[in-house]
Amino acid sequence: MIIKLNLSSDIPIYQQLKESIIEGIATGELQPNEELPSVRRLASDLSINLHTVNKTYTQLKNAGFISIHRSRGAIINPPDCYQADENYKKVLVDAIRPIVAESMCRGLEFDEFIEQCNKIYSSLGGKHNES
Amino acid sequence: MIIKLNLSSDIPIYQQLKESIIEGIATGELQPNEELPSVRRLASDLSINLHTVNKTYTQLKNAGFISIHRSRGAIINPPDCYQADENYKKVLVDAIRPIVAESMCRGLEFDEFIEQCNKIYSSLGGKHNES
Amino acid sequence: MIIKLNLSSDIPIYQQLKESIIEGIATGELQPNEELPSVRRLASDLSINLHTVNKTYTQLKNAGFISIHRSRGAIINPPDCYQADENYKKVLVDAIRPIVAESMCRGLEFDEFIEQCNKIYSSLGGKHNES
Amino acid sequence: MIIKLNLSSDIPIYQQLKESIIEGIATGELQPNEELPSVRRLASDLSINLHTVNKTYTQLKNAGFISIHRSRGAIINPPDCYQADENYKKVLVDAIRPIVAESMCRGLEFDEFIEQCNKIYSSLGGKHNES
DNA sequence: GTGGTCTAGACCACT
DNA sequence: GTGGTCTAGACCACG
Repeated sequence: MIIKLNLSSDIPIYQQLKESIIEGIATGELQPNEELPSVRRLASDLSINLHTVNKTYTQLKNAGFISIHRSRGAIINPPDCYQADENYKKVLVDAIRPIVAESMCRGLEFDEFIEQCNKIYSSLGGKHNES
Repeated sequence: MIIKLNLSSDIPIYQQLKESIIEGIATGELQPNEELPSVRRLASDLSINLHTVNKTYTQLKNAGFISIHRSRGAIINPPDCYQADENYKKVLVDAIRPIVAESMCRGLEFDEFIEQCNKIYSSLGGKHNES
Repeated sequence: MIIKLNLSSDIPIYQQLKESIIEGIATGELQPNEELPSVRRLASDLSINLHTVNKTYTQLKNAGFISIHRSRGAIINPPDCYQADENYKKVLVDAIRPIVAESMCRGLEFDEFIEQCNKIYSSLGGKHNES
Repeated sequence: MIIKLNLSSDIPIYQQLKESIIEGIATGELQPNEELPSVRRLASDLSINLHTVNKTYTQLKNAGFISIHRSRGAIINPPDCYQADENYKKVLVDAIRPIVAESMCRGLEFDEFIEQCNKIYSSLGGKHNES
């Protein structure tokens, strides 16, 4: 799996990395039960510090996406470990709200907004409108 | 206009404030040509630091949402100053992408995702499905 | 508040510190809305590294015990932020179970076990049996 | 005897195993003079590393719970080898103290705490309230 | 001045 | 070899 980081972005590296891995799970590129590279290995591959990778893995663990086994490294959890619940929906809405607000403000039609979401969804391999 | 800030949130105050004002423009609560409170006034009302409000106003100015006049203070710009352009769409997609990815990961149906967006859109007063 | 750390214990420093602070909340020595020392200050006072304190604070934040305000530092949350719920009870039982098992194994009477708990409870200022 | 290990738990495997065996002694499922499986056998049955089982057995031996004979393997000791003494009580209190503190903090009534302990005690087969 | 992030290097526990 | 912990020092964002 190819991971691209923007070291000069204002988004922290550990978060970019977290998003990359979540995206990998979403696309199916990372399958449940699959092993992630060790923190040292990934850090070395990405030319970043091992602690930064460690922070990413710890947060993914806390969010339920992966398990960390001692001396086996990190493993993708099965989907039922991180199924959307009511709490997640709240978090989701809080995250989307300001984005929707700004797009309204800027005169973007709602249909166009949805269209953009749809493109992202498809590009991630969603089966939604392939029928 | 009522502005709610969460001082213990991870989201910087200046950004929460920015989002509140953008939301105000989206809902029409803040109209073009309307004056915003002075930096000092708003800072005082919200019990936050003056620099924080200043930062918000500066960013809103840079984004085209407001103009800052020496005498009249901050004024909401007319909508054509901040119409969505191609560049904004890219920014938008970058912002939504990780959110969509996570919701897919968590097994949220795309229709449900759209439904959530729709609710937000409506709650902000969007005319989309009032027909 | 006096905090004692055992640097040669096998219990990590950040956890000892976490337990000390929780104990402080339990005894009432740390009151809701009270400020904790800054990470740098506390680290310096305890002669430990600032990142170690930081880890403690972050975990206390995630557990709901404190809020971290930017540039105000850490503040004890009101009790309703960390009231025992069903999930906590499960964690609690998992934590106590092996301890109870060992004490049974060693022939400690259950009444004596309770007596020990009671002493701890009282020493922490519990109002349970002061009537 | 059925032993369940959680390989993705934060608790080291050797400790989970140790707790399982102690629990077995507590419930009477493992009787004094009974033989434990050989290190290799148990490691194989549980699909874990041989060194891990070895560490468990060594610690159990040091705690007085078992004896390790060259020929017969590991044997459960008679109860008088590991009767609670004053030193154990100190260890016990140190272990329970932070747990009690957190439960107080979270507003759990002491009676409820005892209730939980009681349930555990009963589930392990304690004779305490069977009269 | 506050916490957040990143880097770097060391030692240890676990398997 | 793996992750976990601790130390150290640096820079930045926030208010």
